[in-house]
Amino acid sequence: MAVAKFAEIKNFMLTQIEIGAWPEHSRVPSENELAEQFAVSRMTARRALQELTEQGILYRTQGVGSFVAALKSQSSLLEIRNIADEIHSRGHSYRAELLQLTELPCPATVAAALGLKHNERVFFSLIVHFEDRQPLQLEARYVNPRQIPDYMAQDFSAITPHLYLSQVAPLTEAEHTVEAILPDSFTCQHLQLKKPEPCLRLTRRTFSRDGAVSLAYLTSPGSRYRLGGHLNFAPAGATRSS
Amino acid sequence: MAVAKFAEIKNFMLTQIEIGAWPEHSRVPSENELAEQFAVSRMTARRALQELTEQGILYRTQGVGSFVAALKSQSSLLEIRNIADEIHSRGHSYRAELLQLTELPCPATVAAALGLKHNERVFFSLIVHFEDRQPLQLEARYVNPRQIPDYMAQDFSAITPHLYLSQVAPLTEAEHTVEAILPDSFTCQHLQLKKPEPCLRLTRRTFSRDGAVSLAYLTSPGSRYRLGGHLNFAPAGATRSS
DNA sequence: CGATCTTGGTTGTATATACAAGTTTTTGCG
DNA sequence: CGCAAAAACTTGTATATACAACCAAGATCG
Repeated sequence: MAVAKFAEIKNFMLTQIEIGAWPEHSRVPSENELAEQFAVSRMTARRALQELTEQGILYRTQGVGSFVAALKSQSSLLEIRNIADEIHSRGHSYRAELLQLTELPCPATVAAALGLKHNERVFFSLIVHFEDRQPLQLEARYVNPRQIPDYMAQDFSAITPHLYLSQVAPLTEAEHTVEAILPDSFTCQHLQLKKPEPCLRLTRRTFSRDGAVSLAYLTSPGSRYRLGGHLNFAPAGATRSS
Repeated sequence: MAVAKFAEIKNFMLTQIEIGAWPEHSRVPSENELAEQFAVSRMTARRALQELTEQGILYRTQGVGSFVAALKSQSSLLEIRNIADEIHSRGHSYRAELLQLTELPCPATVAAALGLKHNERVFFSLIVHFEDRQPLQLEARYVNPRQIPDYMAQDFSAITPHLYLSQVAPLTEAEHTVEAILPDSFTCQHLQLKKPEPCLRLTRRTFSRDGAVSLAYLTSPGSRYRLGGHLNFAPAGATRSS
């Protein structure tokens, strides 16, 4: 079997959701309906529904039906994740727009964070990450030129800074702060916000073996983005499907 | 059926793993063996193995068998921290104000998160945490009465709900989301915000061995609070004897 | 001896069936 | 009309069966 049948059903349903044919909280076909449409047994149709439910794409209620869950962008705080992967894994298209890539004299706060001298040259990139056609995150990043001398030569429409950096200088450590802020007009403009709305700002400082590599400010509208995390303290609890 | 059979098998296997009878990377019984031992069909035994695999507790290889996975390392980012300790560690004074402690009919979203029925009774507490004289966080918490029947009898000016819960029902798992929101007027009032300002809202769902224990919404003004975290990618094998 | 084939065990996919449990709609009776 | 009972439909659990894909080890043959 080239591709499993239940996977085909899943793909079909994901497509319907992505193109908006099945909006949030709308009902999706029942197990029996899917079984008939795809000429499979109910158990196979069920498996597709089941797995989509486990992935958080659907929710189901016994006796009522299956429905499209509200999906809001979500990333894990616990792993340093590439925003491009994150968007792709939701089945959406990713695009980056490079606004600036320059060398700057280092502001004092950045100098302290990266272990540079005040006004020493530092690399700076400014990028907007798009999910489909909507800007999801504004990334302002300072990079330590002592550690990453070739940073300016990269094509950041093809590779995200984070991915490039982690290839060149393997991460050993990272530090985060999460804040809720009201964005300035410059940020609003690039996130295409007509009015300032609360935004999450993730400040991330990454370290390689030889010290601080980069300092990034990642700003996302609160209405489009949230951070998620998961901690396991033990083999997870038993029955949580019931 | 009081408890589903596949769940019983899962519990049995979890216990074996927890007590160390089945060490990491050791082989666990095959589908057929489990089916025979528990006098169920192979499909039912399979489901137990399947779900444990999805939870990352087992890994399976076609043609070979099923094995106990290595327990995940956990990072300290977003560690579950007691806000009272956090404030004390900054050298400030902590105080809590209990606004509500009631029993409510369960809203749909809460029911889904805690595995309760819609409109079933659920415990609810509403607390403001103060740092010195300034309100730092509004905590709205729903608690599963099936697991924590004595929740209503506690004195939450003396002990935080989180601390009490972790004593009564040891955490096995936690789930977080962080959002930037604009608080409603009710929240503004209790946080003593004259104008709405961006707030961080941490939604935290905690699990014990028997399922979801509580769902908490922790709202803090962006100007007064931020979340910090630290990740280490250093060579493993260090101290992880927790 | 060594390479190949066979065989038995294991997981993966799929089907048809049955009944339980929950919800909504329809029916029918007082 | 109002209300209760019944029917219809949904998801949830469980079984028995079949075959495919894969792997390891033993058997066979050159």
